[in-house]
Amino acid sequence: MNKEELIKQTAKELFFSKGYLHATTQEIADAAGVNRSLINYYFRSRDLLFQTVYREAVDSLKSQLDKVLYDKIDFQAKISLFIDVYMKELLKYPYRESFLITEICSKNFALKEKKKSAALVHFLKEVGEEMDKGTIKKGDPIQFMFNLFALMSFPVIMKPLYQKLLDISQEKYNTLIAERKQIILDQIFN
Amino acid sequence: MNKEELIKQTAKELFFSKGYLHATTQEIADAAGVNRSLINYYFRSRDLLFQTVYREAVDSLKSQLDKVLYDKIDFQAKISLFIDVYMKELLKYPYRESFLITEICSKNFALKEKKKSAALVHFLKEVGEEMDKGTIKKGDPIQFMFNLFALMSFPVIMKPLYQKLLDISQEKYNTLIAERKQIILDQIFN
DNA sequence: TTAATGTTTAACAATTTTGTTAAACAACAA
DNA sequence: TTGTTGTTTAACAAAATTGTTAAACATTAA
Repeated sequence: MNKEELIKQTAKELFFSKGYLHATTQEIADAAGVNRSLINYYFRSRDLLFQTVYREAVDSLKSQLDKVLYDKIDFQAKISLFIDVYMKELLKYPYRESFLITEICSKNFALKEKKKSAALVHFLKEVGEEMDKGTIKKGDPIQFMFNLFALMSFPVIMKPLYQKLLDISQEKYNTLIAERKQIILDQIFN
Repeated sequence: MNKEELIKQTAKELFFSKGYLHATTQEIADAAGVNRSLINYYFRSRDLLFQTVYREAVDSLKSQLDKVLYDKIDFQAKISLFIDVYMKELLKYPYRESFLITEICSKNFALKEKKKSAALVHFLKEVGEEMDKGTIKKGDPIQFMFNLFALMSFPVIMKPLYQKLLDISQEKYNTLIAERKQIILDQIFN
């Protein structure tokens, strides 16, 4: 892998996987095994590296949604597939969304462009139709989407805290996460 | 309010309410309207201020749980009350848990002591009993707890991102959040 | 009043983090 | 070969952030 890509991937590793949102350029360089100046050579500044990582995170998030949510398959199968795809990514990058939130909340971050996800809008429409059909309980499709994402993401994101609060081992927690898919499906389609 | 308390409250405001996890001591001092040296006077170092805020966040989280989860009231009423209490706090401090996670993930943070929550353990036992009674669907009480916290917290935490992805206004989003309680109760007790 | 104690501030010092530069190095074409 | 281009590094410079100090200030007790 070329160094530019290596730096980006390492930054994502630190931010999204390790949840180390305070990483300095030196720490990123060390983790990547490259000279810190290379970060400035390829990205000009720390801030531009962050912006690049941010943009790619949003893009990859959206392209993931695209990949599944446009599929013309049975709704129940689509949800099942979606949970598979999304939770696989969650386990790899549990803190990606947390990074995005932190950056959005950060002062110097002014992203003017619209980042609306067409795939999500399309999915919400489909959810509405399934509610009419009676496949799932009626309600606001957005709330259905909230429920779905919440049930997948939150236990993964909160792992370090819940492990402390409940004194649960790594293995036990991983087992609990692995069981989530079926639990979510039960919740949705009871 | 005395300055020491003011500094702590302001730090919590920045971290927990605004989600501004990168705040410097100068920014905290400015937001509090005090001289930055006061932070060193009262807390010795930036790190100790962070540790203090962290500890108080964990303690207040646990004491909140205590306040509700030990109540000897009907289970359904207890859940209803718990959602009220917890979501009220969530709206005030949406990023408190995110701050905790970020600090736990941060390298220099080695919290050795057990922070296990007796109230949660007690609650899990009660959930198990209610499952036996048939009030709620059978399963692992921890998973029930995961569902409950996820459904409350996640849509609140992800507000900035979901507003972008779905192009939703402040008012609309707030309305959606306000509707959450009933939706969660429906999910749980269908 | 003075003395003692705690609080607050500005100025300074130290440290950490980031950014720049020039030179070394590598690959490759002319 | 030489020259050109892009890559990598160390050394340096600049900026940002944190920590320390001494003096000013306030409050209260003796």
